[in-house]
Amino acid sequence: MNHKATHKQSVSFTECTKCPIRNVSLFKGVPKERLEQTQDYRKNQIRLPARSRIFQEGESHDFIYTLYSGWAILYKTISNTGKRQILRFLLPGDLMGYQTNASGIISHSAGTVTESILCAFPRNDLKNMLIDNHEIALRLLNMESRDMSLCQNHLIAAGRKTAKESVAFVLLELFYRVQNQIKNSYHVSSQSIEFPITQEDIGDAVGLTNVHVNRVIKELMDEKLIQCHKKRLSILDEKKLSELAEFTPDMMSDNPLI
Amino acid sequence: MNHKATHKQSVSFTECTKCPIRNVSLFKGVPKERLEQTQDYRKNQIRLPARSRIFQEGESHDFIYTLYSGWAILYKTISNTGKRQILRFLLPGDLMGYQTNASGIISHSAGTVTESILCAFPRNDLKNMLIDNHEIALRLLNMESRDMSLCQNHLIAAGRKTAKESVAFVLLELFYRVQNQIKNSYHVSSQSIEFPITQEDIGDAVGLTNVHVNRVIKELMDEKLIQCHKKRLSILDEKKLSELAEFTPDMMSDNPLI
DNA sequence: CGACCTTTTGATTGGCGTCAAAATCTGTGG
DNA sequence: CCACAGATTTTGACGCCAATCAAAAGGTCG
Repeated sequence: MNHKATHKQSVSFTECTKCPIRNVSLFKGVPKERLEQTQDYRKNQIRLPARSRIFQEGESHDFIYTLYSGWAILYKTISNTGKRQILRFLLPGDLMGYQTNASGIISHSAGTVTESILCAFPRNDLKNMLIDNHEIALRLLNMESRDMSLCQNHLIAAGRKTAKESVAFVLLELFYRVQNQIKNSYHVSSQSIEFPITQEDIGDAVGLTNVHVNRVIKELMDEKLIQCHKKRLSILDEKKLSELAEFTPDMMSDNPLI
Repeated sequence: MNHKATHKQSVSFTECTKCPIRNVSLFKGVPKERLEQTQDYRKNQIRLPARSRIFQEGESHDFIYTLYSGWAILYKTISNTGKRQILRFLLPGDLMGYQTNASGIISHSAGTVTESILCAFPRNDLKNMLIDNHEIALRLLNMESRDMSLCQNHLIAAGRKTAKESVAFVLLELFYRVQNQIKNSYHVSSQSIEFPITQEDIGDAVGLTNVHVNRVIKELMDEKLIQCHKKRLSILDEKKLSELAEFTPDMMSDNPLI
């Protein structure tokens, strides 16, 4: 719970080879001509090792980031007790760092889970993009709406679900999101996925201790609902698990206002 | 916890006197000329008694609503157990119902707390407004960002705070939001506010039972941090209470991306 | 190989839930 | 304006889910 993971290094910029910007969700659906024009907005690519800090609550960053590869988390630390609450899991294509308070301060921290590649955009450039480029504002609205849905589901888990239901939900959420990405990229699907987050991460997402998460995962494995070992996760009985967790795939879909 | 409040009636439309649309947050900061043009978008005004249903999860509504007066809540029911999780408290100016999944289904319910007046907009008109009216898309982005912050703070409360800290947080959140509205409208402030939500509502927002919320509120009153009686709330020691809850006012501020 | 995570297991504790009933409040109809 | 029903608050007794504490076992990476 006391988040002891060493943040091995902070963000450092390296001028980069071209970031395949068209794969980033924010720009999905934007006509090619407009995209060429916005390519200029891309500035930096960053490669970070696993478990390193991206930004920290209280800072006022001039950049926002899209995760290009790897897993990352947004989280906040309760200063009284040192406990950590994970706000969101980030997978490739996800955006972070745009949410600030009135004075430009970011209220949460971000860190990598695995080795990751980020694309950094100057915050001001995003502002200009939003004004110049109508499609991007609408796209960002949809992304925020999807993220809101993720946050609400974690709130429901932490607030009104049992430990078992909550853990099952997080496993399904991440399994499904990863499967979606694999399907979109490689047009294949598999019953098992790379699963680099720790049991402590799972607990910090839904308000449980690593110890209790462990016991619950053991239960789920004993009941042959999942298989989870050595950073690899399989869902053995998707139907039963989904019922237990009250999970449906459409919770993870984009929620298009437009 | 089993939400027994009777939903006395569902939405019914009445053609209305002009809704003072310029006070609705979504349209704050939009130039007057553009506003005249968008006045046409307003279609219906609805008056609902206390504790009535606005819309229900699973429905696909053709309308979105802004709360013009009164208090309301967004919530979701866990079907296994009948438990309720409140996702957000709504005060005048707040928007609801725009968040759907890919097939247009709303994933949460909404209900009034007090007698309320809503303004209904056809969802399609909102879509057109967002395309025609750049300022509104940006404004909606900021509103979503504020709502995300509220949701994250409730997640932190439910996940990683004690009952006392969580209840203190909700009281401060609502006190501060109401105070802000009073200040903006009447340019006065008061140490006490109308507080129409029940202790069960508070519990359902941060994952506690009404019984335990009651005990915690008693504690907070015994310690002279708050006064809470007959639907009226005073904060007696804002400093101590804020420290306990780890609450800061900027959590409630708009989080402008632009 | 050695240091440090991470997972696993056991024993014990405690915060909050559950159950139940009384007291108080609120709105509604006679 | 009172009476009554239903909602909400309050209080007490008791139980349990998950936290805490502790330590061993297994993984991982330099």
